[in-house]
This record gives sequence, C-alpha cells and structure tokens, in this order.
Amino acid sequence: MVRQKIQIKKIDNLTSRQVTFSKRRRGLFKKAQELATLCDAEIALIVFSATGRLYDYSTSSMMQIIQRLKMHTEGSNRFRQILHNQAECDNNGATSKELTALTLELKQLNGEELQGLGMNELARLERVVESALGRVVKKKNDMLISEITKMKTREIQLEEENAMLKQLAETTRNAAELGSSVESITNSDGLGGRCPEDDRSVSDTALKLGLPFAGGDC
Amino acid sequence: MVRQKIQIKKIDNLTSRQVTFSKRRRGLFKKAQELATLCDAEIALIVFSATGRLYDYSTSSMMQIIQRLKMHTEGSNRFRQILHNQAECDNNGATSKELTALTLELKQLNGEELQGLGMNELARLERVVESALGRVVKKKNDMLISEITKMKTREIQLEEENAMLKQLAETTRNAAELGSSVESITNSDGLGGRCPEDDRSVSDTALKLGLPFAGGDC
DNA sequence: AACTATTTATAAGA
DNA sequence: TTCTTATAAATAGTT
Repeated sequence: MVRQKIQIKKIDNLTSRQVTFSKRRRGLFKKAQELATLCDAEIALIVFSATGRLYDYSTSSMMQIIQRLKMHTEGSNRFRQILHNQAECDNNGATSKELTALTLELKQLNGEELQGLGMNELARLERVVESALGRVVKKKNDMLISEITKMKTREIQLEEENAMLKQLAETTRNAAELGSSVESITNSDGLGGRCPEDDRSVSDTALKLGLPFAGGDC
Repeated sequence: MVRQKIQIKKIDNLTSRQVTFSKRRRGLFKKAQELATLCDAEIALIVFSATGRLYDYSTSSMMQIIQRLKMHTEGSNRFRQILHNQAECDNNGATSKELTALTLELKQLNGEELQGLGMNELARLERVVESALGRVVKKKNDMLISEITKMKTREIQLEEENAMLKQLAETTRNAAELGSSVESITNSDGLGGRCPEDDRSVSDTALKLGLPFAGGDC
C-alpha cells in the first residue's frame, strides 16, 4: 500500500511474507490496544504465525474474555438444554431417565459442547450427574445390603432352629434310653413347620444390578 | 490522528466514543483479515463494546484457535502433571492412591485448570478416572456378592442339617413309640458336631465399604 | 453517513 | 532485523 499498492493475497516470497507479518502484526496489536483504550472495549487477539509462533493480547485475562465469548455463543448446547430442562423439574435431582440421557450425552461428548458451558454451569452439571449417579449407586447398595441383612436374619433363625432340634434329639435319645414319654417336648419348639424353601426367590432378583427402578419423568 | 492528533485515552464524549469505536473496529477487523491472508496466519479476534455487544473474527473455528492457544499456554497444570505421572506407571490403570489424588484434584477443580487441557487429554483423563472408579466399584460389588454367595451356601447347609435333624427327631419319636433302640440312627447324620457360631465373623468385615485394599504405588 | 485534512501504517529498498 | 521514505490507508473532526 505504499511504493506500490499490493493485492490482499498470500505473499509468495517467504522473506517478504515474514517481514510483512512482523510489521503488520505490530500494527494490528497497536490498533487493538488503541481501540480498547479509546472506547473502553474488552479485546482479545490471538495470532499464530505460519511458523506456529503465538502472539496474543487481551485487555483482561484471556480466559475471562473467552468465558464471556462462550456465554454469548451459547444457544444450541445439549448440556445447557439438559440443565434447563432439569431446572424446570419439580423434584430436586435427575431421574434415572435423565441420568441415562446424560450418560449418553457424556459418551457423545465433544470439545465444542463442553467449551460452551460456563464455570457455573459446569459445576451444576457436575452436581446433577453426581447426585443422579449417587442415587443409583445408593439404590444398588441398599438392595445388596438389605439382601445380606435378610440372609443374616434367616441364618440366625435356622441356627436357632437347628440348635433346638439338636437339643431335642439329645433329650429324645436320653428319654428313650430312660424309657420315658417324649410327646410333650416334641411339640414345644414354637417354630411350626417352616419349609426350607421359603423366601428363597428374593435373592436372585436383587442381584440384577441394572437400573431396576423405573424413573418418573418430570 | 487527522484534523487533529488525539491522545490515546478513553474518549469522554459518549457519541464520539461510539463513532470512533465503530470506525476503528472496522479498521481493526480489516487489518486482521489482511494479515491472515497475506501472511497465512491463524487469527482470532474478540471484541466486546462498552455496551456489551460482541464482535468477533477468526480464520478457522474460534474453538479450534482457543484450543491451540491453550496448548501453548500449558505448563503448570495439575491434571497434565497427573496424566504425565500416570503415563510413567507400569500397571495400566490408576492405583487407588492415584484415585484419591485425582478425586482431590477434581474437588479443587477450577476453570483455568480444565481449560488448559486439550480434547485428547480430557478424553484420557476421563478414561483414567473412569477405569479407576470402575475398579473400586467392581471391588466393592465383588465383596458384597461374595458375601451373599457365602451366606447362601451357609443357608443351604443349615437347611439340610435342619431337615435331617427334623427327620431324625421324627424317626427317634417313632422308635421311642415302638420301644425299639435308636443308638444306630443317631450317629448317621454325617454332619459332625458343627458349631452354629462357625465363620460368623466374615460378614461384618466385608460390609466396611471404604477402600479396603491398599493400592500399590508405581 | 459523507467529506477531507491529516496522521498513521507500511511496501520496497537500503 | 531495523531504518528510510514514498505512498496507501485510516481516521478525527466537521457537515
């Protein structure tokens, strides 16, 4: 644009391209600073040379400006949409259905999507996923522990019955040896005719550890 | 800079500030485009006016350039350091010690830190945390299920013993009623003198669900 | 938004 | 790279 006007297209000559880059880069940064100062604007300028060198300028923290940009760039963001839907839910916490959706979303995760979220939203997303996951894990644990508790109870019951029967056998044998009657003792165990196959079915169902509870939608 | 040279400081008059912003902004963007074209540079320019309006320009995707910037800005990033240490580990997977560290790091999470990670590193971090967490959960489940299996075995044993004792009691009573000898039958149960308090202690220890396994360091 | 007098930026050369 | 310089571009103040 001086001794001779130039065309705006890539400069073929490497040396003059590098020289021009150096000169114009300085000019660009100067103009950016001037605009920021004169007009109270917030500016971020990132330049990578053809050789990969980085030159950057920003009025405040680069991350701060990038965050602000992301806030403006929002709109069609799946996570934000999920968070939005979630906010309109009455129950405070994601349903298992939402958890499934979230998990799917997280699987399909790509940089652009997460980039679009601000820190507050990331924190909230973390909490949503955390609480939903937490409830699934808790539910699973509850089922396992309840199963164990049931079995412990059953074990104690069986052991007591067992002990009593053993004692009964002993008593009966002694009585037989002494040649006396045993009828009265035989019916005093208080356990009734408990079948060994009772409530056996519970165990297997509780071990299906998927998502056994149907999540209600909002 | 024309009819009269101006000082580079915030323009007091609102109207002329807005006019200047408009003119210089256009000039700045034009210069940025020219530099990108002439010198084959990758450029991102973000401008927020004092009124909050966003103007931006970038040669390729804004996010792509921001990612590239973050790659250059790397250095003292805790996650990157963790990933680095992890890479030097022989065993393929984080130890529980590393999991603890990672969890702590995740708790202290702040935007800057995660911002510094590229997509590949985020994916890798996700895998590390996922696999470590996966192993803890699996370990816990294994313990619970092994406990349940043990108890089921014990239950069946007790039920069998119980049934036999009942049958024995019946036989004994019938024998007593017939006035015959019972000595030979009494010793034919094959169960020996099994104590009901045997291996009861296992149950309680397995229910401590913290991180019961000490993780070996790399 | 258009004009225009000047200042600034910069291409080519040293 | 940096300096020089002729000239193109940008733009402050005005209309």
